[in-house]
Amino acid sequence: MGRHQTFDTAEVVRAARKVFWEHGYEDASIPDLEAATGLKRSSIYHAFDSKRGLFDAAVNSYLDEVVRPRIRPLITEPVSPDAIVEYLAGLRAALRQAGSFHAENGCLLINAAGAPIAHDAAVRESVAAYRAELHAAIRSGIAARFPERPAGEVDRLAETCTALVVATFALTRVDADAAVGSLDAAVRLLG
Amino acid sequence: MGRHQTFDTAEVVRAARKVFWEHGYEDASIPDLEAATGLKRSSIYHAFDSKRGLFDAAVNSYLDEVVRPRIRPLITEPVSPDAIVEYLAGLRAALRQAGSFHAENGCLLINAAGAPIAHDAAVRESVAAYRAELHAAIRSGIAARFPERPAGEVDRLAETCTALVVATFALTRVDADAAVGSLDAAVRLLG
DNA sequence: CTTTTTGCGGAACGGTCGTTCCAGTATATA
DNA sequence: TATATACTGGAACGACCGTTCCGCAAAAAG
Repeated sequence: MGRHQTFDTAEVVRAARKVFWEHGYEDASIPDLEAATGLKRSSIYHAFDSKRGLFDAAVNSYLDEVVRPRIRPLITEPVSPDAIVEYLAGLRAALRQAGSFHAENGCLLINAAGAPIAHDAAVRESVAAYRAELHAAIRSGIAARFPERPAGEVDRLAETCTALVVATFALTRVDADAAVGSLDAAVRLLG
Repeated sequence: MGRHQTFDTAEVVRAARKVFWEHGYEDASIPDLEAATGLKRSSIYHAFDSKRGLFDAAVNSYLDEVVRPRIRPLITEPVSPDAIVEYLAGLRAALRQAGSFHAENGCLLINAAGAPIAHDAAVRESVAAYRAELHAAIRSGIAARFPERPAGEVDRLAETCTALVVATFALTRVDADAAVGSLDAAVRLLG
């Protein structure tokens, strides 16, 4: 009974994600999203209820396809002692090539933290949860690198390292050199 | 010849600054700015040309009246060895009281870094210049605290500390505890 | 092949945005 | 006091926003 959806949801969300990532929630217009997804307004609203619904889907897609694959080596046992520095090196490489998408747009969620959409409590919680997930992964990676150090010191190192990564993302758009500098500071910390 | 301005420019900019700080550039509407400043649209446009002109004035006001007074003890000779930790403690106190303006809204310029307005090159440069000014002040404060350490080490410490402060600002809105955590990491670094 | 269900396309909606324009008015100068 | 100046108030502008609605088309089920 009835026809089936002709588009691939994951792919559409991926396209929308790119728009939100590049322009932020508020500057990503429906026409922009139509053009990127190849869908018409009515199809978007039918599938996602609202612009906000599509954004939420994009955030989940971002976590699943961008964030978690990157931090997976930090939390899946056995964690290599080099996993944390490799993670940072990977991030650095992505940011270093000027003009690349990552270098131009930083992190979807950290960008959202300072944007108007952050006045929405649910979005604030998403960003906080993202930071917590990142923090846990970094702590895991640091614990694997320094197995002999006491938990308290690992905690403090992880707190600092996470903050440095956050600063990196916060600065990518406005000052690429400073952003990489923060990342290098993190690498130095764990060298 | 001709009447004079009946309002105090600095005071109007201060009121507008608060609106931009709280809502960000794009969510600060002209009606909002009218209500906050007590001016009508025509007066605003006459005095500042555009919403963007008022924003630029607000940014300068923010630098002159908020940022620079805070970092002044870090750069005016003789710099106390405690100046840097006092700076961080002052920041911490401002962020710690929940509900306060600083705690709710973080930093005007770091917020702008992730917002749509950051696609404007001039704004990006403003934020980068702000970070550079902050960085120079922090380095000066660290140099005063550790006069015996080599310049290279002071540089690295300053880079890390600045990034931690940036992370603090980036997180204030979404995760107050994590923001304070970043600040504490900085204090620990210089303890 | 008919029926039923559902996705799709396109036009239209009300609302808000930043900006402009035009009188009217207050005041410093002559 | 007369005149010139420029600030102020209020209405109006076109553009764009996110959202809704409705008729059509497509395809699975009977």
